[in-house]
Amino acid sequence: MVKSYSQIKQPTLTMTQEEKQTGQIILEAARKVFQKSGLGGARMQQIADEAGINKASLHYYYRSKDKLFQAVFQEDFRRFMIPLSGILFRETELTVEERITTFVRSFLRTLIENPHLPLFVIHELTRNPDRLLDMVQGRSVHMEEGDGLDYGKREPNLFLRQIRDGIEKGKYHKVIPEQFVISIIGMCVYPSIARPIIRHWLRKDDDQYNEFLEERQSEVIDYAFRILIKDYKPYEHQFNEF
Amino acid sequence: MVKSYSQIKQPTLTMTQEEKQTGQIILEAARKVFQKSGLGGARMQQIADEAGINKASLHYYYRSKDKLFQAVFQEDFRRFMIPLSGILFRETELTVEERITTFVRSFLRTLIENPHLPLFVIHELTRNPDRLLDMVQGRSVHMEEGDGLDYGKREPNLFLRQIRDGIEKGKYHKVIPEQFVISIIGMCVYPSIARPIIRHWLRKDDDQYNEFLEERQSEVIDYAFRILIKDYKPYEHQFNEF
DNA sequence: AAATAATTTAACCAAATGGTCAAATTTTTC
DNA sequence: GAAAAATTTGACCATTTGGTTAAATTATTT
Repeated sequence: MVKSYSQIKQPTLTMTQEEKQTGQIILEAARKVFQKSGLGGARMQQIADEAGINKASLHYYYRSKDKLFQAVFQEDFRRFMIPLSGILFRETELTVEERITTFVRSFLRTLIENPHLPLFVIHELTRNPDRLLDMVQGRSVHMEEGDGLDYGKREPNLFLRQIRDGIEKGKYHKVIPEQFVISIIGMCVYPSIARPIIRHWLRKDDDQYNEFLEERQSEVIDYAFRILIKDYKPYEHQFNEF
Repeated sequence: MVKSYSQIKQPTLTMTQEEKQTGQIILEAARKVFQKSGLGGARMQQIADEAGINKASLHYYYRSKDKLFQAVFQEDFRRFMIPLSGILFRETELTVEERITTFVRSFLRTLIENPHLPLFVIHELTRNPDRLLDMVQGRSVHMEEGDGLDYGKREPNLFLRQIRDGIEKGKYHKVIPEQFVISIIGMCVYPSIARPIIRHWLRKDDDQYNEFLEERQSEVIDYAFRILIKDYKPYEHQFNEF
């Protein structure tokens, strides 16, 4: 017996092992195509081919192109934001220096391992800023318990407050904390986003460019400390854990 | 008498005053739509509506969507690159400090005045990196004499060499010049590219965000100097010209 | 002002796209 | 192992898309 389309038990809600696999294959294929071509440029047929299945099966697992996109985007958005919310702004006992060191390392690692991530996330977020609200508050069927995004408490944000404290105590230079934070993130993200331009300028191939990004870790940490810390002596962050 | 399509004298090659105007109107409409939706997402009908003309006229002035896109992209690419090639890398008599100060100011100004510029350029360049070659060497019918792009001489690039000299003389900290340059650019570009995310984080409206970018000018210059210069005293760049 | 060239327009067109559906096939249940 | 449920598939559809064309309109030339 064949059920009409709308009566089909939703596979995303009742995945057995095999179903989960197929759903996962589709998701990865979709990620590849969406990251390369964006929501508008991606073709359902292309995703089906990439996944090695029939186009109709895409709609069986994910009702529409947009639903499929949402599933992909939500994961990528979280992956992009985890170092931010998890290290930079979470209310843990970390010092400013530890936050910066750990953040830069883990963020640049994420970017090396996911070269298309930031441009994809930022581009789609710019195209449709409403997604931000969906991401930050909303919890979709594809997210698990505790996956809610969280920049950390706002106002007063602990990290920003730590920086202000250090400035008041004369330990740090007089920076504008928000500008300083954006600068660190920008120093990390930009070379990933502008990869083709910079690669062209420096005449590097893909592997050489990844080395350039590896080398960048300690460089950016140095820069950040030099901007912030008054009596900074280079390389001391290399003796940290991690 | 009506000429067949291919026999029509190409308007882009023989623009009278009125033609130039119409062509310009189309170009501006196309820029708006392309910047908002990208090459794939933009619709010719949407551009025609925006320009207030018939869709067929678009093809009369620019043979195809891709030709129109190229005309738009070429201009935007150049606008994006001018501060880089014109200030940072041009072989003029500027000091490192002057280059940095002037570059950051003019670059951030460009970004404030053209909010969609960098994401548009970088996104389309990532989608189709071959355009880079077209841009750098090629000279299209839409570019005028002397418009050829030029990063400046490569290897040895004067700016990089100036930094290396300063390091050798003990005047500058021991940075990797390429990484340092990318960092300055990243500190400028990132807040423009990630506008929706940062706006959301800082809870700023459009005007407030532009103020944030204005305020950023001296902040980034401070950061750059603090990273580079050993005995840097803040605010001295404010006494420069410009 | 007639002839000619340039521009604008409405009506079309072929191809591509997201999506649907009923039938066929495979897997699970009893 | 038969019945039921879940999955996969090829064929199909309505809409949208970039692009074309011939006729109508406007500018220019002589």
